[in-house]
Amino acid sequence: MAKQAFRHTREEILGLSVPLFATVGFDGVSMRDIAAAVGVTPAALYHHFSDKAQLCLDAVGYAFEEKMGPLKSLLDGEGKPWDRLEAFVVDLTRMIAREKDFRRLMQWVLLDNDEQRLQSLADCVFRDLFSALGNLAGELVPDRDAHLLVVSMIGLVTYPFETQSVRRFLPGYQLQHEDPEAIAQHVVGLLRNGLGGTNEEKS
Amino acid sequence: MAKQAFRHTREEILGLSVPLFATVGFDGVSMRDIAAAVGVTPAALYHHFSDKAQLCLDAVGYAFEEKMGPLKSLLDGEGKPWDRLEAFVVDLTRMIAREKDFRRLMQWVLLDNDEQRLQSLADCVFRDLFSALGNLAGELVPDRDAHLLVVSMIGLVTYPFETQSVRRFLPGYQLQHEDPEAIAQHVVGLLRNGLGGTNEEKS
DNA sequence: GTCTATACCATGATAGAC
DNA sequence: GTCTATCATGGTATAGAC
Repeated sequence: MAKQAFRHTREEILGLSVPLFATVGFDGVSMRDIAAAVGVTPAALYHHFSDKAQLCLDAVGYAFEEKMGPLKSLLDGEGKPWDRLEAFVVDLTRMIAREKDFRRLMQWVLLDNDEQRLQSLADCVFRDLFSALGNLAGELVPDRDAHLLVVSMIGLVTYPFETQSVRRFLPGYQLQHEDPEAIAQHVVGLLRNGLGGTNEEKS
Repeated sequence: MAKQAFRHTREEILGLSVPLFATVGFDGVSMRDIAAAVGVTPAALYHHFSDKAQLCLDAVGYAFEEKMGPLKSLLDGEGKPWDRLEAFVVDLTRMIAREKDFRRLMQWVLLDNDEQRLQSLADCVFRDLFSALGNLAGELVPDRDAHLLVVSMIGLVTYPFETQSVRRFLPGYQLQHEDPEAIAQHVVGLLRNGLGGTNEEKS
């Protein structure tokens, strides 16, 4: 079956491209690099993708679909708002810690300058999760800005990992600062009570 | 005076390189681009810098020195810990909002893979500010992890700007979400009381 | 301190055989 | 669907005159 073989090779290319784009970025990867990783010649890549930009875009979409999908369901579920928030924070933290390539890919995306690409990524990839988290924030604290709250939540989880490469050399760094469980607990504590309180149960 | 002319041209090159590296990154900028921006030929650049990597490194250091310097003094000053924290958050937010090139340069740096460069940046650039902020966090809440607290503070301020390019297309976005004063106030509120409280004075 | 000129190499992409 | 062969372009960097 020609179609099967096509799909197989195409997805194989995407899967092998993701770590390359994640580590050195779009300009850091050459079509030759990708071809070598897949085990074909550069010319073969152009049978599956019109050009390098399209290949990269598809690779980003592929990675997002794969990693972000499972997280959506957590937010719409049953249970008390605080419990759902905590469960989400824990799961997001674990995912970000596990999928290092995915996280770096997100960092590269945020540095992109192309308006159209950013718009389509916002629509196709981020919108659903962002909305769901915004609704949860609205339930928890109706009197505050849901948009800013969502940014703060995701930032609190993501930023420790984004800055890990430099923080390793900064004072007070310990191994537990890479531990997703410790980070999630820290974030939940901060969201519950700010700097003042401890991490006790609350309503 | 030859030395004067030298210093002038060298710093002129650095100052003009910063926005280029900030917008398209190391691999996105060519020596031809930089030369064109400065108004010289590529060959002239090699009189001031040994190679492209060194030019970029010096440009990053130049930008950091220029923007981060003024912030350090805020933290060691007099006054109640909470007041100093609030003043720092407000000033950091304003600076990040103002110096877009600097912020993007920081994002590129975090994606670097070179251990040595990261180490030297940590030592020469981030260490002082990070330590001072850690001390302040230790004063405020002695029973919690100062390192993680510092990361959370800087992340809460920085992340809204890092994600702005995509957030523009996400639900609930308003113009005030780019306003440094609004962001600073939001961050301070979150640090004081978490999600639950309002932004009232506290000790 | 900057220029002209150039060496040398890596890149993205294509044509056409198989 | 993949290969070989190839092209045009643009990249870093250097040599040597001024």
